Amino acid sequence: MAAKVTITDVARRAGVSRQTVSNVLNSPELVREETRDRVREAIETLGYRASQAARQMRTGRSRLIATRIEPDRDGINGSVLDRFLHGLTASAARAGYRILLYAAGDERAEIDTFDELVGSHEPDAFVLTSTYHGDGRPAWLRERRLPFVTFGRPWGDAGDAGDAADGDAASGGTTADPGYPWVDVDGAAGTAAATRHLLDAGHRRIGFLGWPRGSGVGDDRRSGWARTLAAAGIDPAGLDQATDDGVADGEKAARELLRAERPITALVCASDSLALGALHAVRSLTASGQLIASGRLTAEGRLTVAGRAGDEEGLPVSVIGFDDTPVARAVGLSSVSQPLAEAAAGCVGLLTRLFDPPSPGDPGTSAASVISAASHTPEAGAHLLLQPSLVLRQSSWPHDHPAG
Amino acid sequence: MAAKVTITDVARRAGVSRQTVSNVLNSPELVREETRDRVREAIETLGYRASQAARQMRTGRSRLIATRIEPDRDGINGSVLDRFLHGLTASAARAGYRILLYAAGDERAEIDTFDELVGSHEPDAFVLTSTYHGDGRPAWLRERRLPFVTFGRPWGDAGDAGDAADGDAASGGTTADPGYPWVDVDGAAGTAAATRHLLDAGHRRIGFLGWPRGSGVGDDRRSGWARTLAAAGIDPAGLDQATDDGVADGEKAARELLRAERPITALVCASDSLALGALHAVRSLTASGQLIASGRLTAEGRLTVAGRAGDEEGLPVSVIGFDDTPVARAVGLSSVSQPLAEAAAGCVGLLTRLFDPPSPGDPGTSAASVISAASHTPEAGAHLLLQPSLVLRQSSWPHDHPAG
DNA sequence: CATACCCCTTTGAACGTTCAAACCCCTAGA
DNA sequence: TCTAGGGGTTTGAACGTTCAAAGGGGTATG
Repeated sequence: MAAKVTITDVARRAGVSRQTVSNVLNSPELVREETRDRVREAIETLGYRASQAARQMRTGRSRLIATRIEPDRDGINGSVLDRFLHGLTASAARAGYRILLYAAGDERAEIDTFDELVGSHEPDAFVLTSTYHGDGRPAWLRERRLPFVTFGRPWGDAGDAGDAADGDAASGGTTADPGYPWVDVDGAAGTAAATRHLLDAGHRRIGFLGWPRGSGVGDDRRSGWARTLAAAGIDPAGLDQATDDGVADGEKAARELLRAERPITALVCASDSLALGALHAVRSLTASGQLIASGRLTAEGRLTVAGRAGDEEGLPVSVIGFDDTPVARAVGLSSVSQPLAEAAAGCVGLLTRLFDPPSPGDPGTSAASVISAASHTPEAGAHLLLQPSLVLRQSSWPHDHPAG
Repeated sequence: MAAKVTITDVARRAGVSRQTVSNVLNSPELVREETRDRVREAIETLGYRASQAARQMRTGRSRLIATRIEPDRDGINGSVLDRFLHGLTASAARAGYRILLYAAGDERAEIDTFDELVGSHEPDAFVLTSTYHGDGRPAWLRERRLPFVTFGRPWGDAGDAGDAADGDAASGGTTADPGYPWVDVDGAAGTAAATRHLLDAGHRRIGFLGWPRGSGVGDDRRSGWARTLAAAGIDPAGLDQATDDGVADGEKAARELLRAERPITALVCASDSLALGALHAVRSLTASGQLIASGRLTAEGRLTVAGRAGDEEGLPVSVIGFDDTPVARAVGLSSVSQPLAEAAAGCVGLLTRLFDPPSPGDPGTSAASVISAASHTPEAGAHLLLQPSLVLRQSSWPHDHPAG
């Protein structure tokens, strides 16, 4: 077994001192070019790699970023965070960091884990996912001056300084500087785009299937729909339903909307789970004759159902989900897609910016260029709000296209 | 901020030397009880945690386990590894280890990453997922004496010693000791259970939808189906199809089987993606009148389609998938479920067994008890073959039950 | 000719832990 | 009384790196 190659081995081989080797690695500009090349060659031939442990002892930096892996709740939407995690791992590696995982059931357990990790593995930063209203994690970390970013806006967390007005549903979320960097996807913009698409297709009575008020993410998504309808001169009142996030819940709530006094002809949903339930509801009502089928169910499970019985418009009922999960792809459900890889790159970018002084003359890697678009609020609270995109599939096609 | 608490601080406070504190942590039996209590109290009040970096420097052990996070390929089956990863994180934490993530596109990139990690963060072990035929990773690691487990059997990898006979399809995989520990789920047992269930429901012409020969996992799953049919006196020839793993691929292949000369009435599939495609095929053929519908499509998307037109049996066409992914849950697809949390615990158990001598007098934690069931081949090649379970849903109900 | 300064390089110390060995005190046996 | 041994504790060194400071040689400056 080849014994570990140390910096001293490299130094001896290159005929220089330890420190010079160290400088070649960390501050190459201090070393004469000729020496540098000699050292580099020695590093190469010996296969030297700096020991993280030793480096960490001296510098106090571990090049580790800790984040939580979530259990896959209902399963359908869980894949969103998995994709984010993959992006995070890749982006971090590019910046010279590794991802350290932990699991925690609730906020208390997570904070206990913070405490333990900070003392033992000493990650350089944390990435918090799934921020929520009243989130106590940012405050805990900030009190201890531990660097972190959140993927998810500060929805007025426990340590929030500026208590943004709560009824501000149409604004797209809090804008007050929370004192820490965050990255998020503009959910309202996503539902707005979905709603606009349906309006363009001729729909007027466009419903919204979401979660109970109070969840930041859910309210944000609802607001995009409401604002877009209102802008088109349509009163959104009575066109939405709030329920828990599950396929069965979504189906039940969708039925309500489809059988309401003012029935809907299209539905924007806060998640793919809800949207899948909505598809089932549409299918079921069609089968039982309460909706008129304008065509058959195709191989792809495409919907070609046309409005409620007696409905004068005759448009197919369209459904649009959120998150563009594998399920959506599989069943042909249109959905709002989050740029998760970019979000992950943004998180890493904001973090490295905290570590290394943001020298303005830098060339800028791809991650850095994402970041350069970040809002330049006071450094601590730099943030990034990314735009989602609408992926159209059969569930929102305006006409009965033959299967490709 | 509170400066880091070191072992020396604790020692001073407890009135002992550094080494005694170290002993309390690592070899408490060496320390007199009274002293031990005093030290423990000091640790508690000061909130001391041993620095991993310093410890690693001295002992050479990082308490890190590295594993790869995979991109979510077609997306549907990706969630399996995510669930495994979650279990791994939890089990590792219980054993005092953390998971270090890396991403790698192909085998070459992964081995490069091994090389880099071994030099820098120095993980104590690797967990390899998705083993495949000709896998070069185990050999690389073994040559360097780096501890690892694979989740997935050795399907005759590049460094395999005993070249197990290849046509041994009914045996459930290679049994030769590859010289390293592994954990896997008995896929053949899963498809066998699925097939048996369908036989019990009265089906005779049970098809199999799988992947092209040569993939260890795929062949294993096919073998369970074939062996069970054969045992029931049914010749499996001509009842199976092989295709790539995708919803569209599955649909196409399922159509072939449903319209074959000897048509099938039930289908066991190697994945949920394929099964979903099969469901679409059944639905589509029904809609176009090529299969007789014995009822309507219910809200849950339940299949109540009854055999091919003119078929004398009249049983509903049943479909069973593999992996019990979120999609299966969502669309009511019966599926074979892998015990992923146990598999993860098994991996951690086998690894810690490599590190710490397997003293036979240990009480045994839950992970250890899983491990105690591991086959006691020569230590190096200990392994664990777990049994999956069959989750029944609407897609394989023998009769037309009313929706709950 | 002394001083200053710059560029490049080296030296000694320190990070916090555990290993290996020594030490101290006590009891038992010769 | 001396030696041996054992339980419990301490001491010095080492792991591999980087920081802080010093060193050495050259050229410019007074």
